[in-house]
Amino acid sequence: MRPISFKTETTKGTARTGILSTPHGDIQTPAFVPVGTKAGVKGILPEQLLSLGAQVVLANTYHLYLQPGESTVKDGGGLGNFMGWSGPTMTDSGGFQVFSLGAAFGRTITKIAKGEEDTVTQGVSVFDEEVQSQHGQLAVIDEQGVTFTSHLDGSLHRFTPERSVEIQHSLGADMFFAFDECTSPTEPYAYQKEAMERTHKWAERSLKAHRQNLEANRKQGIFGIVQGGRYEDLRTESAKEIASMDFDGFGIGGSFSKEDMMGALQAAVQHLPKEKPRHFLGIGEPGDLLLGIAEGMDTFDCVAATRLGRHGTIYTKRGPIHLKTEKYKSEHEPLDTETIIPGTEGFSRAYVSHLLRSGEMLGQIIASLHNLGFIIRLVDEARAALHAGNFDEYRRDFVYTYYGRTL
RNA sequence: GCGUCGGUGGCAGAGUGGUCAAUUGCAAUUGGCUGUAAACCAAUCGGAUUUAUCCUACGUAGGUUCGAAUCCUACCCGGCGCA
Repeated sequence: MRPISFKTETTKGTARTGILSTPHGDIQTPAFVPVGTKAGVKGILPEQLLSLGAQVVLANTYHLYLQPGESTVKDGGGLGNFMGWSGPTMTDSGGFQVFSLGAAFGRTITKIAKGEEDTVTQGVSVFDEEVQSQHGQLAVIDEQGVTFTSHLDGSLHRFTPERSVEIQHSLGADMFFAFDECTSPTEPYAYQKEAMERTHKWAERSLKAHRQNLEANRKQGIFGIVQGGRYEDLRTESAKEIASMDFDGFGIGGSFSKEDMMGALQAAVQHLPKEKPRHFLGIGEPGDLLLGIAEGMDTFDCVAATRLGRHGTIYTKRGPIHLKTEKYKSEHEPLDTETIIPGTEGFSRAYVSHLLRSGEMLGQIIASLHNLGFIIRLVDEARAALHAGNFDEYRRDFVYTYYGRTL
């Protein structure tokens, strides 16, 4: 008996609802997963997560390995216990940091490409200070793994698939991801292919490392990650390859341009087994969440809600607004008239704008709370609409009101 | 009253004859943020503009100089000291 199981409830085309069962409880899917990178969702208490409707939280291997160290988390009773969250948990493998500390280091690129693109220096196999300064990166990739310079103190570290899995065993989340390489969307086809093949080898090694640990196998499920950048043929190939391995669930990771997201998603999802959960890594934006749900994804994690909130932008049914902007200094109306989030009742735009402008952390907390609540509710409503059989209308109406455009 | 130090763009505070419309920080204005090196980052920040330039500006008024925020004189204002 595996610790992770998934049962489909309703389907509508490729979209579906289901129940993802974990040792720490069931997750109604589709579900949004708040990100608590360092074992804490920035600005939000576990009890608040609960009141917002969060069902599961995701933390990060790279960060917790560096600080406080995985043994501290393990000694603290594992990720959930350590952070005071009794529900299900996930950890990311550190594969995203291969990108964010590698190709993206010191640049303005993100995992979602838009507009003009430049070609980025590829990873190199030898690591030393000279290489680092030459390439301006904190992470350098080779076939066996990734060598990192800690962003905290400059010390040198190395992740291999086996090491990532070992750390994730110590962290003890219910679900964790195989070590992968998240590529930059600006990489050309040849590099996307090369990285994808490397990710496949790492997936196999991650899976093997996990299955060898019988105790961890009883408690934790491992998800394999599909890569392939924006290219549909690579996405198809990657999905087939990863699906052929005995993972407990799947993640779709990596990069694409906004326009290619749907194609990449479709190319991958159709080759993933229906009876296993699918996680869309690092997504997302309201419209992208609804797209992912429509294409059959079950869970999503994204830092945008809390980061945008901290930086002063809040979601509203009629699109995002930046509260630090002059006009909101005097708007004495609710954050979003159409979406009142538990814990933020009674706070006006003008009030939160003032808190944000004056550097009061309460402003960031309220905005984060609102955004997280907004996104969780969005996914919850989408789930309800799937159950009710009117998801297409729900999506269409939301997109029309939020973006002012049709699908 | 005498002496002394000082008055610079919204604020703080550099500059002490040309490379100064004036370093820097804060504030302000506007962008950005999708598996969090992110309570962060970027641009703008005297006026006009054909963005080359032109005008107005470093307490006020004069002066020296080819050229002054920078030197000189007077005045106004402020800190400190002595009366």
